[in-house]
Order: sequence, then C-alpha cells, then structure tokens
Amino acid sequence: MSTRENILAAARELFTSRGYEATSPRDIMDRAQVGQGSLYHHFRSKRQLGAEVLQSVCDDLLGVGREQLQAHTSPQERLDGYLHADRDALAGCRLGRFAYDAALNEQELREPSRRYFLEMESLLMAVFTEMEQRAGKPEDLTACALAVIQGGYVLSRIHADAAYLRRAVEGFSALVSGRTTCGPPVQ
Amino acid sequence: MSTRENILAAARELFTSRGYEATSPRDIMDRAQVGQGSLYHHFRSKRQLGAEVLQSVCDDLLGVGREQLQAHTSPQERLDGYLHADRDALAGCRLGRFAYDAALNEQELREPSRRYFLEMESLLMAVFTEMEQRAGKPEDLTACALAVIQGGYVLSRIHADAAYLRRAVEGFSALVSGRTTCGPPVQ
DNA sequence: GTCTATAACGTGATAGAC
DNA sequence: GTCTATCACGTTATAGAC
Repeated sequence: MSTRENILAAARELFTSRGYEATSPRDIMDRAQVGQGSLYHHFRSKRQLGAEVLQSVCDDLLGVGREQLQAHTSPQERLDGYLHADRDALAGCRLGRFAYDAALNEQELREPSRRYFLEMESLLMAVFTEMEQRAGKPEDLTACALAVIQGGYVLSRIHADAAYLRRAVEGFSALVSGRTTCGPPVQ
Repeated sequence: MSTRENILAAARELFTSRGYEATSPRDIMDRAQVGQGSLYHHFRSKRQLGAEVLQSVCDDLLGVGREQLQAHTSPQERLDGYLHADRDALAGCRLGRFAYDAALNEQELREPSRRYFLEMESLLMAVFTEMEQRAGKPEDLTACALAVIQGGYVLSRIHADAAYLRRAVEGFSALVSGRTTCGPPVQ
C-alpha cells in the first residue's frame, strides 16, 4: 500500500467513525504512521483529503445499494434485501452522519452524501413504482424508507442500543408488506 | 433577563443550531455580549453550560410531545397531530442532532437526549397499543415513527430541502392509516 | 517523498484587577 | 459580578532541510 493509500485509509476510518470535524490531520498522521510532510505532500488540505474519502465511501455504498435494489427478484424481495441488510447501528451511517457535521457547510464535502442519497432515492423509486398496488406516492414511500434507516441509526446511537434500528426497520417492513395494519379496517 | 439567563439563551441558540462541539465559549460570549469572567462566574465549564441547556431543551420538547400525544382525541388523531407537527426541517432536531456530536461521549450531555427519546417512546407506545387493530408490535411502530422524523431531518439537511421530512412523514402516515398499501392485496 | 521546525490562530480555562 | 490579561494546548498549514 502506497503512502497515499495508507493516508486515505486512515482518514476514511477516522472521518467515518468520529466525523470529519472531530478528526484532525494530526489524528490521521498518527494512525497512518506518517509525518506532516507526507500528508501535505499528497493532499493540499484536510478538505481535499475529506472530499476524496467521501467520494470513495459514496461509491462503495452505492455499489452495495445497487446490488440490493437491482437484484433479479421481485420488488418486495429487493426492498426487503435492502431494508434488512446488515448495518453497524452503533457506528451510524457513514454518509448520513455528515448531516450534522460542519462538513455540510462546504460544497466539496456535501456533494458525495447528496449524490448517494439521490441515487438511492432513484433506485427505491423504481422498486416502489413497480411494486405498488394501491394509492400512496412512490416518492413518499422512498423518502420514508431512507428516513427509517437514517433515523434508526440516530436512535441506536442516542441509546447506544442496536435494537432501535432493527425495530424501526421491522416496523416499516411490516407496514409495507401488509403484515401490520392499523386503525379502522381498510376498505 | 439576568446575565445568567442571557448566557443560557445564547448558548441554547448556538448549541442547538450549530451543535455542541462546533460552538466555543467565545461564540457564546459574543452572542450574549458578556465577557469571559461572566460566563465562568455563572458556569463551571462549557460542559456544565451544555448540560443545563440540553435539560431545558429536553423539557420544552417533552412538553410539546405530551400535548400532542395525550390530547383527548382518538389515537389516530393524536398520532397525526404528532407526525404532522410543524418542524424546522433544515435546522434539524435539536436533540437528535447530538447523535453524531462528540457530546455523546459525555454522560452528562447524553442523558437529556436519552430521556427525551425514552419518554416519547413511552407516549407513542400507548398510542399504538390503543390504536392497533392487527398484528405488528407497538414497539416496532414506535421506533419507526421516531426514526421517520429523525431520518427525515437528516435527509432534509443533506439535501437542504425541507420536502424530504414532509415526504417521509406522509409516507409513514399513509401506511399507518391504511391510505397506502403495497404488495399483494392484503386479506 | 519524507522529515522536523515553526507559524498564526483558536480553544477551554484561570488570575486578579475593578 | 464583570472585566481584561494571560495560559497551556491543539489545529491547520507552511518552510526548508535531508
């Protein structure tokens, strides 16, 4: 692994676990075992390093998302594959966590998260459009699905309990599949 | 307004809009128009000030939540009152935002958020338990409802577009009310 | 390419005058 | 109670030797 890749790997680990703002160049240098000169030789600034890291995280997560949502199975199965994917609830979403990070103030760092959620939105829209049987806008279900995951992460982190993300996903999955219905009987 | 209250108000505004970690004592002093001596006379540390602010935010939000979820109306109406409450989507949730803040590492600062979500959970559990007609665990629906709000905030902030929170809530509301059903027709 | 030294600035907090 | 001065430290970045 080249020095550059070494630095990128260390930065990725720290930015996506602690957050961009909470990570200093010094932290990255220590973890990568390189001096200040190396970091600033390969990267112009913390911001540029952050942008490269976020791009790569975005690409990786999109790869996974596409696999789950474009599988050659029924729309219900694809949705379930996405919803019930294995997630590190306590770590939080590596892109969603930037919603409340100062990084969001810099266009270069906001773009990767935006791009990820936009494409996931488009993938989910296709699934809900194909699947839907009765009323309900696909764009609302799409936003809801993404929000359930992101909010599940938030709850799990606040409580330091991975069960919250699991329950939120299960609640949504049961509603969408019709296993759960509420209120006065439909008709 | 006493100097102490003045400082608390300034700190509250900054902590809940920018986040705890991103706000310095200096920022608070500037906004409150007081000197360093005043701040450290009334508060031992940034952490203690943060703890007081979070307690007050938690109390305020719980007051609103109780009103919405314990109103003397049907469970459906109470849930809808909560779901469709007016929210500043672009600002983010004043407590949920701490899920990704370094404040979460300090017990004193984590507790108010925890307390808020625990009580909201208990209020929602009561509503879903009263309302439910068919299968589906109340605790899953509760986690889902809270997650939809929190995740809606996350999406709205990432996209700088308040519509995402609105859509996520509408998607959930439509599923719970039975206005939307997906997949093969329910029996 | 990588190192160490250093800069300019901000942070959280204390000291002591008024 | 409130002020200004100061502190020890960390951050992001640059300079220049090797």
